[in-house]
Amino acid sequence: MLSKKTKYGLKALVYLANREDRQPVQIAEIAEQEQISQKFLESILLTLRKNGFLGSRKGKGGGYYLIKDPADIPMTAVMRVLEGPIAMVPCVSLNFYEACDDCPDEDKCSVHRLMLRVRDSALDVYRSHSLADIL
Amino acid sequence: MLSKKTKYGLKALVYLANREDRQPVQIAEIAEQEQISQKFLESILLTLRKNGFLGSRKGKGGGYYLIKDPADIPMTAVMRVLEGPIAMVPCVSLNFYEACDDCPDEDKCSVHRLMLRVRDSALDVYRSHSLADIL
DNA sequence: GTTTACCCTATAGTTTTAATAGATTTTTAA
DNA sequence: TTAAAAATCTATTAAAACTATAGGGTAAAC
Repeated sequence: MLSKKTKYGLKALVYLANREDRQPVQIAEIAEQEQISQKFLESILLTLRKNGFLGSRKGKGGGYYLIKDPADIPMTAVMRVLEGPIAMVPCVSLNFYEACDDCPDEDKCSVHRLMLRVRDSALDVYRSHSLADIL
Repeated sequence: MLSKKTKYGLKALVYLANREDRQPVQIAEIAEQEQISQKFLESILLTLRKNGFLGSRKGKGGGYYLIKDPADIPMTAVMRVLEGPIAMVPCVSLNFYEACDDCPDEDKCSVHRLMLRVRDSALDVYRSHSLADIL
């Protein structure tokens, strides 16, 4: 299941992308419009900024704004930052790989092989979509 | 992320499917071979039985056994029983649908549309695999 | 000096992952 | 026939991790 963090983060990105002027938008505005707990959104926007998706400005007229063209923001990157691994098991994760304690041979593990396919199919979807594609 | 319940359940099903004689196998044997907490596995096997995948027999020579041909066990059914919804958001779930509190129009929701595609791609994978296919 | 993002901490709630203890049913053997 | 043994079944609950949110203070920009 998608965490609310991811859902909120996606909605915020879409909201900012639809602001074509790229002027800073206050957290409070996004929170209100998208029905999101302001404090929670605050931390989400912060991680989006730290990961290079957003810029911010403090003080009057400040807020968050998209730093890149939505067409240049692949959903794979967004999902990995917000939700974490796209894979459902660490042993099939490209960016967050971890071996299983038990499994002596991944190639012979039924779960591994099945989840590889699931990962690939999800990856196909995310790779073929940029932020611009979902506006 | 896949829960351990699902992972263990899948491994147990595969273990039983590989026993071609379909004779009862004790929980303790599966638990030991697959490195699973026996009591945890006990409850997992129970739900698999209650959902029509397994049969059981008590007493000496008892245990759990597959009740159907592995080729007749679609992974969609297994995943839904063990892991729950295949969709990442309730509003795109076929079997566990729920509307979002916020979202006034699903067709216009970016998250909804994206997650629909993710669900469909995952569904493709699960639908095209039976238990027999992952042995 | 006001407005806004930034940062840290805490906490209630939920889910996951078991551990514990015993009840029930079936088979086997005396 | 009866008792013991073997196994599943049931219920409770506890630890740990994670999720979502709130509070309050700090720092920077205007």
